[in-house]
Amino acid sequence: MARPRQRPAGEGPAVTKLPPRPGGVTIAEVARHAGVSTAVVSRLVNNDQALSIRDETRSRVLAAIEDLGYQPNATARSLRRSRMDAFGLIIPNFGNPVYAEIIQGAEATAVGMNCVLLTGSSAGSGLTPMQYARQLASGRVDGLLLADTDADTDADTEADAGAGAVAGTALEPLSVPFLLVNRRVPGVSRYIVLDDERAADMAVSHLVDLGHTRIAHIAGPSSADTAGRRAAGYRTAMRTAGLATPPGLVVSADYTPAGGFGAMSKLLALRDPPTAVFVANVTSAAGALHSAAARGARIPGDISVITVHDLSLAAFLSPALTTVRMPLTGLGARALELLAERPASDPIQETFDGPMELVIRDSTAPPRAGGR
Amino acid sequence: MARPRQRPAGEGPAVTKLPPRPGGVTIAEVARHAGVSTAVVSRLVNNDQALSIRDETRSRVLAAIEDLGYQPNATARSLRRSRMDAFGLIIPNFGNPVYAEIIQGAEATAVGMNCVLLTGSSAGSGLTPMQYARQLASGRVDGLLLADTDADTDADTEADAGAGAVAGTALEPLSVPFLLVNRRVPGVSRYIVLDDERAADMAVSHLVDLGHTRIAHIAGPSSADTAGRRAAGYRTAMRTAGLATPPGLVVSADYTPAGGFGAMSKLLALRDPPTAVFVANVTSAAGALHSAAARGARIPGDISVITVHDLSLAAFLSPALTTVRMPLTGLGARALELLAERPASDPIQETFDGPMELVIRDSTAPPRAGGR
DNA sequence: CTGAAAGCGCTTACAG
DNA sequence: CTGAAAGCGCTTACAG
Repeated sequence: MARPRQRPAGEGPAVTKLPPRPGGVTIAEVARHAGVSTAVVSRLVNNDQALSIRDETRSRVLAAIEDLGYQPNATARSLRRSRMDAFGLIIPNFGNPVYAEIIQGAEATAVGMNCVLLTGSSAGSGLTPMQYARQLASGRVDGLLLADTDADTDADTEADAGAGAVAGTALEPLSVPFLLVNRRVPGVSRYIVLDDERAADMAVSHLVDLGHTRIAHIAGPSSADTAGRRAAGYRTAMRTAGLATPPGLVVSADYTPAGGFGAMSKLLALRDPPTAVFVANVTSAAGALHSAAARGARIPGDISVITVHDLSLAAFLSPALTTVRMPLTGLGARALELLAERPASDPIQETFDGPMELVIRDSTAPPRAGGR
Repeated sequence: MARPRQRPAGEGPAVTKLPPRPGGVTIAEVARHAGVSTAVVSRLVNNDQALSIRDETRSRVLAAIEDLGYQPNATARSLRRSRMDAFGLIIPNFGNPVYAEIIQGAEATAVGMNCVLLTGSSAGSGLTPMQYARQLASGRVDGLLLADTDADTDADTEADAGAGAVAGTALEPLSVPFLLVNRRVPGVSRYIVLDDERAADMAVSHLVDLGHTRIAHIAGPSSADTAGRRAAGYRTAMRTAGLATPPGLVVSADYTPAGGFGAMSKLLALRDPPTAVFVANVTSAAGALHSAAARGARIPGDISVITVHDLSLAAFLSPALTTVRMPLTGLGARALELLAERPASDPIQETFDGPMELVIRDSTAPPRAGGR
């Protein structure tokens, strides 16, 4: 399969060989059929309130539309109105179910506005997020949701991997309005994120309510914005409960199974290991589970595990994971709404306030009486 | 969030309130800047071989493009050429990782052709697959990949759920070329599928090679095209190995965890249970694992399990599942290629011949010596 | 070798 | 109440 690479600025593909579409019924044909002008047909199709039309004429036009199977040509309409009725969404990778929920929320909202959503992945396309963004921005969409940026790290692994390490990073200018989704980039004032601190607080509070006092945290990578907020939420919840957080109880991982495995191994090797652990991310948690199994630690008998994002994976693991469900679909929906409604010049700095839910499964229980 | 429903034929949304895009630099501005006609700019941008241009002029134009940051307007180009350089892909649902791989394959191929891929999900949009297809077909794309149709059943659960039960089902006519992906619909002669029989054969042969003789099959729903082919592959492989397949050893499920759970329970309750089982689908297999655990049957000690589709889920389960990896990315890529290159009038009935691989993990082993 | 001009299919002031 | 016409930004025969 031939795969021409990114072209130099100002040059296009040598020749494209796609045959032109046959092209369907045009508004002119409908107008002729109904014996009216194209203006009337257009106004009728677009529900123009200013159009007053005799019932008889209206039904003649409607009949012509029906007979010919007329579908307005979206391209022509777009060109005339300078509006695409389409939005773009750039994600790292379609394999991550976290993005699946975000996509669905954005898609439903777009369809509800009679628009269309164009989702592209950097992994799939071989383009950088910004290259992809630029390609879409050149007249294909009215706005761009960025759930991946060139500043992202480890983006393939988790929707939460964000920028932050790269000081002063800014986005190259884009010719359409954009909005960062579930991540922030220094110097960029248009983003929407989830309340990760609250999610962390819910998770830790659940462990506290069960009676745990030695509660560890397997954190995400320091480069990820969400990881920082979840860690902060963990500390706050611990402090509120009057519990200590000795340094050894917080271990950094990288939102991967291998990272979770390593971090859990460290925790279990401590002289006085924790009885519960809040893992920043479900993928890491899967690794943590395997580490526990490998060392013969039973979950939740020896150690309880809780994490963030209630993906179906969580229910499939053994034991099935207790999680905090985040409103990812709502996030996607709200993001598209903001993108469509707010002027491009407005700063948008929103923490999405959707419902979060503690989903209790089999990985959390009270600590064993008497401890170990 | 307002969500106007599907509009009656011939009527559009009452009023749309999106402001028009400001609109970027046009080809006319570039031409003026460089002191040439728009024709020259266009030909240069499109690498027209027929254009002979003095080097001096060329660099003047290139400089103007650079200075002004000119990006050709994709809409205008599309209208003029009656070609969108875009393809659509309809799937049931973004949550299913089987589709994630198909999408990535199609996306990479589209980007390689300087095209764009527009993926829509029925679940996310609230539209039926054909409603969505029709929306995209009206001038937004040059062709449509259908990995979901109105004839699909249980489509949310698995990419393989296909039509077949609904006799005589045909697709409503679409105004652009289309191709069914990983499914067939009676009466429709444009599809691409995987070699499910071969996958089944590989799975069963692995069990035979390990020394199993009582090998069961947890089949998919009879409505799914792929389920039928996998079951056929199972029977063929058994026959080839000279093994019997008493009726009780084949149990139908429905590509869901619950279905897999029930089917496995039936098999384990047999007077003479199998020592190995080929499960038609990874989601069912997850349920089958849970059933075994619930009944105290050890895997692979008491019974080996193998399935199709090497999704990351398979590695996360306990025990990690042995699978047959299917070339889903290749399927998506090939599908887009066929759609783009073949005339709309050609029948396409292809069994994609990509590499399949046996991925051995922890759920298969030789039968215990002496049986049970 | 380069340019003037038509036209893709719509929408929308503007005129009648 | 309805229509004629301009124009969105491109591409491409055609002419010079």
